[in-house]
Amino acid sequence: MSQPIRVVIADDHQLMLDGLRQGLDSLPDIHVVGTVVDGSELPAEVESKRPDVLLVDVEMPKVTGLSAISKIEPLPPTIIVTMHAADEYAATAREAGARGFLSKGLPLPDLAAAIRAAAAGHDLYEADEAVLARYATPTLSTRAESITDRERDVLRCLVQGISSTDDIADELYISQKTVKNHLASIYEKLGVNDRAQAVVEAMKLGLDRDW
Amino acid sequence: MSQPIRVVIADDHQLMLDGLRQGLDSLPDIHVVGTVVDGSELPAEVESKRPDVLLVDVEMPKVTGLSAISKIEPLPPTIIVTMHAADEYAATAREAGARGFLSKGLPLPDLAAAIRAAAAGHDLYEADEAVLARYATPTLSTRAESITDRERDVLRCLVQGISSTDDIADELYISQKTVKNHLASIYEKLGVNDRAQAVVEAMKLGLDRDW
DNA sequence: ATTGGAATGGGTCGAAAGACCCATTAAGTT
DNA sequence: AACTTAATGGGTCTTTCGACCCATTCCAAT
Repeated sequence: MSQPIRVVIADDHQLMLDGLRQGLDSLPDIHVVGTVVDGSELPAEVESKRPDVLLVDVEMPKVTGLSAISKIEPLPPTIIVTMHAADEYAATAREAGARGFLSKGLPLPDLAAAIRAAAAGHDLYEADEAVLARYATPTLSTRAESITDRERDVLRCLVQGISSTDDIADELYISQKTVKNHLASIYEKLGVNDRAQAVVEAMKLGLDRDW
Repeated sequence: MSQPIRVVIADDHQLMLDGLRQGLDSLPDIHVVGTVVDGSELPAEVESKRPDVLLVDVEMPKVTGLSAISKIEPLPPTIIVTMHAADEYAATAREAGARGFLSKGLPLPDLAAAIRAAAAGHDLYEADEAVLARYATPTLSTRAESITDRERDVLRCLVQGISSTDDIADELYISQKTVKNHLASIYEKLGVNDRAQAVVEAMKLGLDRDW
């Protein structure tokens, strides 16, 4: 993965929009580039923001989700979300060009997995559990993946405000020298050159959320 | 403000729950301590988590929001949210003990303001625009409030990965000396002693979200 | 068995950071 | 007119950091 997945969301409830934006933006590999509260604004938003994936609520006043996406050409990979568990629109949505049809009863990580799968070209109507499971974890940058356990310990100290070599050494029961060695490896893997930047990168990549 | 406002949310849609949690938790003065997808679990959750404010969706299968809160004693300040703009349950909700009745069409900052007002003891049924406006901005810690504009510029550089004195000086068109002076003030105000800790504090206090 | 990586540790050295003192200017406030 | 504060800048000094070289031990995979 190199660039985050660009997502546009359409939902008539601003609260849902704001919440989803926060939730998805907090993931390192997904970026919400635009939101609309009205289906009629969707085509223009897609035109200007050029998202990789579209997230659309079926239940919208005036212009429904389905009629909104039918007006978009070309249609990016699109996931329809609904409040009702089993919805009669599932088949219709597929005909309208949707790649997936999900309930709002799902937890956020599942939605994120669906977005990743859709961005990768999958049709969620055909995808099974195993396929989705492959997209369950955020695709971190390759460099960040290679951070070792001990390096992660050092990084965690930094994020918790334990920033001096001395304090980290005390915290982890190792010598100051070892701390510096780990830090040097971390800098190289994250592409930074000091502690302050390492903290920023760690938070951006979400390395602190697993602790 | 000292302690963040503790909030418990009840909504039958997991996606809404996860989204709201992310959105509200990202504010420095609000902390979501628990969520339930089923109204029947709400009394137990309130009992164990002891929230300052309760956020409840009216539309919930089986146990509705209103019947759920009627079973809670003592009832914390409670805000009812609904999907329908003008809802017939508004009056009933008030009788059930709710302090406010809001539409999901509202943006997240408005909800946050309502939560702060409710936590402060206000009855949102009686509160007018002016009252809510007072609660619009997150209540930051006193130390962080005294951060000046220019110090904030320096802090922003740090959070954006511009961490060396040289680079910050170039970015802000000031001398390295001035950068060091600003940093020293920042350290004192945030109670830290280096750049890495300053980044952590800035993000914790949400100072980066306004940029 | 040997290779490779992770984790631990050492040493050196120059550059950077942070702590302390200070002054000047401009813009508000009282 | 006197005062405060923000923003700019200077100087000095000690500590720390980061870059570069290295070795040892252990474990797991080949």
